[in-house]
Amino acid sequence: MPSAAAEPLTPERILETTEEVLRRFGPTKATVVDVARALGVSHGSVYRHFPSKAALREAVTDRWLAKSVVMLEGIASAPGEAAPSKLESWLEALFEAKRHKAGDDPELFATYTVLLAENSGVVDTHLTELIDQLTRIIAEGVAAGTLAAPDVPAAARAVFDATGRFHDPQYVAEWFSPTITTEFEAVVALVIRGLRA
Amino acid sequence: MPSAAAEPLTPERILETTEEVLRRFGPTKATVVDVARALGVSHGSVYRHFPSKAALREAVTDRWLAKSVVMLEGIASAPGEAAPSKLESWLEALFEAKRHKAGDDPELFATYTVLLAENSGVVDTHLTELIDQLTRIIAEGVAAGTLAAPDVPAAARAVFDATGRFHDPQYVAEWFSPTITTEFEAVVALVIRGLRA
DNA sequence: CGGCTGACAGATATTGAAATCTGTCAGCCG
DNA sequence: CGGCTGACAGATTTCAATATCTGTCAGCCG
Repeated sequence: MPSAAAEPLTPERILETTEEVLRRFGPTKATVVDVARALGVSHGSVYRHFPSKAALREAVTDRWLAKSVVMLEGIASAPGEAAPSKLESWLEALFEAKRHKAGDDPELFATYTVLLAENSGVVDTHLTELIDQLTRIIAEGVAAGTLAAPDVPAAARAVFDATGRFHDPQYVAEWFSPTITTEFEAVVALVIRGLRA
Repeated sequence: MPSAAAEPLTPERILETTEEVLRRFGPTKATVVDVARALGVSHGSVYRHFPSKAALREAVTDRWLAKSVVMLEGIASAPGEAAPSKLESWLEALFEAKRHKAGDDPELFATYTVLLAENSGVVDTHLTELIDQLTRIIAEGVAAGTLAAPDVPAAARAVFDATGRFHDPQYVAEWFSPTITTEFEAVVALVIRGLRA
């Protein structure tokens, strides 16, 4: 057994190491035993902090998704930008973030795509958070008289659904087509026009 | 060998039998040998009409997709319906057709979903045909002054992309959620509002 | 005492040998 | 003669034996 590190074994440290192991071995080969080995502990110790491999992977997934939510929250709650323009910025930031992640490290992105498919509950929560941000932006626009929507949450959901091709990881392959930007802009323009007062 | 049928071996007959074999065995188990056996010929004879298994499966896929195109063409080219309403009818028919196919025989639908993933070229052609129909509907509306779009083909493409969740087979699982109809209507309303003159 | 270990049972994944399939073609049969 | 057959080589799939992994827990060690 490798010389024990003095650091205590915390959920946080396990999560970091799990990310690292997933990055190195991919979603199918990464095992709890690998994580334990990388931490220099027995795999039984990992089970002291997470009840199952599934729970561990779920926690990693949640952590990863949380980063985008925070970034987008910055745009959603920034004062001073009018709602229509803010809506466009938000959608562009969402697409740009996804595309960047996928382009920078395709293998890691593929790994997380697998994790996402495994953890539909976590994904649902995440999507709800994003749609909440959209709801707030649209509500702002309705209050200011620049946007119109009979049912604001439904409109937010519709905007999210309509732009799915540009944020749903199932479409990664299309995000690097030469025409994708034009297509994205056309959908965003259509959607914003549909929402204008 | 089974008693030879008098009927000549035609590409058409091979295609029908291939569909039948795919229906019975599914996309992973169906083999060229199975098709030949069902036809009462040797598998070498099948290769006389189709150069490869891939070409055979591609032809079956093409045939299947062609059916929807014909049905939707009926709506697209029907006279007497104003463009905004026709656009809505067309999108509803597309969604309804897909949902029906998927609900009636989920296994067969899953089989064709695999075939679709294998034959992206055929799918691309099919999508182009559908977007052409949309282009014609929108052009009609622009000519009549009921719709507005600076670039009609781009708008057609945007409408198709925006409604992807309701026709892309990757989303089958969601087509039977209790809220899907509401969500579909919200997206269609948003899109049509975005196109109105 | 309390966190950690490591052996264990059952579940899952890997491996390599055997079976089947794809695609070709020389020759048969009507 | 011309469409069809069936044997064949190489590629792919299947299957069962083997190895590894997951999750538990009695007991060790600091």
